[in-house]
Amino acid sequence: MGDKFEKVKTFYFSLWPSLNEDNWSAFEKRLIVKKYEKGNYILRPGEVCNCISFINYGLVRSYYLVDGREITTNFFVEDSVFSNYQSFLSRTPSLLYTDVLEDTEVIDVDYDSLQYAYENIPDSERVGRLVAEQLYILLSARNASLLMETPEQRYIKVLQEKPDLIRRVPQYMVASYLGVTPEALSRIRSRISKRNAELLPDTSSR
Amino acid sequence: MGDKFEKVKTFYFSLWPSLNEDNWSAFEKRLIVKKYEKGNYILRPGEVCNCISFINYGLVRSYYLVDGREITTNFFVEDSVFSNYQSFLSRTPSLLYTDVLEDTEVIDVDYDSLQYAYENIPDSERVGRLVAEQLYILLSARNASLLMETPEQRYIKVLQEKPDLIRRVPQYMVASYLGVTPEALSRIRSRISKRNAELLPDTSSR
DNA sequence: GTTATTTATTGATTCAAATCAATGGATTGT
DNA sequence: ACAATCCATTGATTTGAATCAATAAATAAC
Repeated sequence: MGDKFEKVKTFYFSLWPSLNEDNWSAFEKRLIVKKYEKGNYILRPGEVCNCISFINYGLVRSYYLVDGREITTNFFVEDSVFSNYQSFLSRTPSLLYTDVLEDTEVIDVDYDSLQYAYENIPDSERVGRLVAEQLYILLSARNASLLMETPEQRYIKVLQEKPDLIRRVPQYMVASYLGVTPEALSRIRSRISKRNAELLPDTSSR
Repeated sequence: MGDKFEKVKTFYFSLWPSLNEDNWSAFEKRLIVKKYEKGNYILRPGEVCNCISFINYGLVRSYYLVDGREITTNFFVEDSVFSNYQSFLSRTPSLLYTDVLEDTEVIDVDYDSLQYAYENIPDSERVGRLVAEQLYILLSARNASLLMETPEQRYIKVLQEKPDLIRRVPQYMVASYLGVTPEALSRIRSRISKRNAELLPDTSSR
């Protein structure tokens, strides 16, 4: 049977290739495997996020709830890291929900374990910094996208960069990720396919 | 005359009180003092941001330019740190302008110096991590505000939390920071003062 | 396989904010 | 002090997206 820590180890080593094997072993001892079933919540507003999770398999989502309206901030799929990092770092209550869209297995490192690692395991400070930096870059790109691009541009980008996500996630959630209503996304889609139909030669009559 | 590194030293020590004096001295040697005059640009789109700057005094702003329209992402005042951190970290071209709103003096640490510090100065990894984490928390809060709050709510918050900023920055820049046109901010302001007038007892006739 | 429920599409209407336009105030430069 | 430029306010109009509403399609439950 497969080692559950294999993928998370690969992930951390990709961040810093010269990471020492012994230090990794010390760190790995503190990791926790968790499973979640579709439809459940990993985190709710008011709770303090207590871990950083690497996803072995599955799909989760983070969203705000404003006036009964969901605003999706992110989808997280297998082989990526997720957390309510803001809550985790600041030790303050989350504003986000995190819900489980597909049965999911994660490898968690909790806050105390991470602080322990920072104090006692050489290299861990660097990995911690690199993770923080990577998460910053991701958030920043998302932010730029929300400020500079139209919902339609964002949708096309998701189509190109994460085509699997479109298939795995209901459209109304994608809409809330793009910052529009489900109706608006439906109209964006029909606009795009109409445009594509006009550009293509007519295949039906010949 | 005052030590120009005094404030930046205080800042870093506030992040990590047990920072070692010798290590600080080693780090301080690589810092650079720079001055900018109002109206100039520190960074333009296409350039790679090469430093993290602590502001001794002054005021700068970062903004996107989309279809000839400015979208202000942040104002930075004295005693805070600024950078196009996304560009700095990823070594990719900036999408942002950074312009100088008041004569400004900064203490810069450039990219190579920082990498040198990470390799050679103990403690610096931790400070680097803490800076990354702080910047993440700030960006995350800004993000949440843009997604969850109305422009009016954001304006009231700026009024309360950074009243000096309102005085130092032209209103159309504040508008672009709130995500509305100058006309819309003007109307928000008149709406607020009208509400306040109704709540207050009539002071004119008695 | 049928029913029930959820999700997606399409159209009509409403609404909030952007745009356009004009004026008045404030700031800057000489 | 004056002109010139920039900035803020206010009103009228336009516009794009949200809302409301109804139907169709897809998915899940039995």
